[in-house]
Amino acid sequence: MIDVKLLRETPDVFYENCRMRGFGKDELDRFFELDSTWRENLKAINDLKREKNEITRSIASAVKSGSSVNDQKTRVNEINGKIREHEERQGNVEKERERVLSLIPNLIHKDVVEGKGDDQNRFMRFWGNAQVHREDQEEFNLRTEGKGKFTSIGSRPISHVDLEESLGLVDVERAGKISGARFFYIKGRLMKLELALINYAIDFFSERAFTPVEPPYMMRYDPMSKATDIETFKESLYKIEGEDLYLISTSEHPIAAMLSDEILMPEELPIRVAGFSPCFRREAGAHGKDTKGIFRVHQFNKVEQFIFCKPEDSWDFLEELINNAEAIIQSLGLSYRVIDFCSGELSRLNARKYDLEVWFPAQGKFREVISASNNTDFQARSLNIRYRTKEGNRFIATLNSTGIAVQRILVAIMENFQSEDGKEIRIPEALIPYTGFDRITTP
RNA sequence: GCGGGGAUGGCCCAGUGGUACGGCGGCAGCCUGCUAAGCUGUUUCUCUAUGAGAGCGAGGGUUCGAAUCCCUCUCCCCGCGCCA
Repeated sequence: MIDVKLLRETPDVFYENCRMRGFGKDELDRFFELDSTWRENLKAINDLKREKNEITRSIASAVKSGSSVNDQKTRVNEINGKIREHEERQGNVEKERERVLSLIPNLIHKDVVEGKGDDQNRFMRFWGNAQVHREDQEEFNLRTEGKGKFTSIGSRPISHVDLEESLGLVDVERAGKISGARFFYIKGRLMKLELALINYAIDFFSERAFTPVEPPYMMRYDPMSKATDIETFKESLYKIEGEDLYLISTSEHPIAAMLSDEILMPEELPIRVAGFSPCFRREAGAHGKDTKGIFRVHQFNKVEQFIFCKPEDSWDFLEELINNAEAIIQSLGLSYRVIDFCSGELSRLNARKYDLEVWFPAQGKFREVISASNNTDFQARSLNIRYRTKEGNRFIATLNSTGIAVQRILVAIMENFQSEDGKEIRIPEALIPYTGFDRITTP
């Protein structure tokens, strides 16, 4: 949620912000209209309540001295009727005002490039030495602005979809039989590799001052709606029938909501959390995309970085998050590029977002594996997470970033670490202490 | 699932129908020959702000008036049952 006082004081800033994001100005117009009605009504209600309180107090003393209070009681009943009328109207106005307010997006950082569509996301840097098939070189150079280092390969690696089947590592067919499309059984050494990856990531972030946390996998409507936005509700979330519970689509949400309605001491900040959980996503808007294999699925595991901090520190922590993300991907030996999202591609909550995209040589594409966002005080305001300052209580800032999106990294390893004959997959050096084996071979 | 007890400001705690007591902590100031002690004030949210309104787990109800009485819900504690 945005700051209403700031919105009233500097409406132009918010109109410009909406324009840059490609949002309409209807919500802003509507908000100002509703807000002035709301404030007028509030004044009327408060005036009536003041009168009521005065009379009520006079009744209290009259009762003590034994004098009659019938007239005052009648008057209060009249006032109560008026208050009820006003409050009924105010209730409707307030509900609509809150709804419209929740649609107004966060203010973006001044360095975010104006644009719409992912073509206008800004390329920042490349790391690694990618295996690039001859036919993909144009795509590779375009996506790295010619700054990407690569080794040309003559034949394209086997797609993870075929490889996981031929090596007997994933069974999507039987998963389809019992759960439907976009589910999977992960088997054998790939399953052990998955656990290794999770343990590795938890250790990696623990060493960087993150506290590992496993959150609840289900949340109620109220905290969920405060931790995320309406788009996530529509497109991502599974609801539990007959209960006020939703399966989480990322550990970001229960971790953010963990400190809701709390006031923190400044010395407690920053709080770094490494969340681990399965993530459940309906993928409602993704028909036809990545329909095979385990790249885009309804259920996957993820280690997440989350930081609660003072607002003035949040931009430094966004860099920390992307640095950590790069360090862990580098340690796995995967080539990637980092991009800075343009204004039109940011979610309502984001003030700025970086994505890390790994090169997938079989697909011949960079694909998103990590997304690091600064939500400034937007999410914390909805969740009511504050910290104490000399000037009073202020909202903190929240940031989140993928640590390891486990299934996607498994796909990246399968595409980047397979032998030429497609009969085995090497295990990245850093993971061998966790797997206890150095390759996955034909069954 | 059943029975009993509970939820009060950042924290602890009092309060059985008349508008929230006290302590701790934080902040500001005063005093003091100075890492201490003492004294005073302050401490949440909202509004068109020298003022007013709201706020005692959440939402309803009764009443001129509710932290207090009634109903529904959530969570915590104790006991019983069930259980990986």
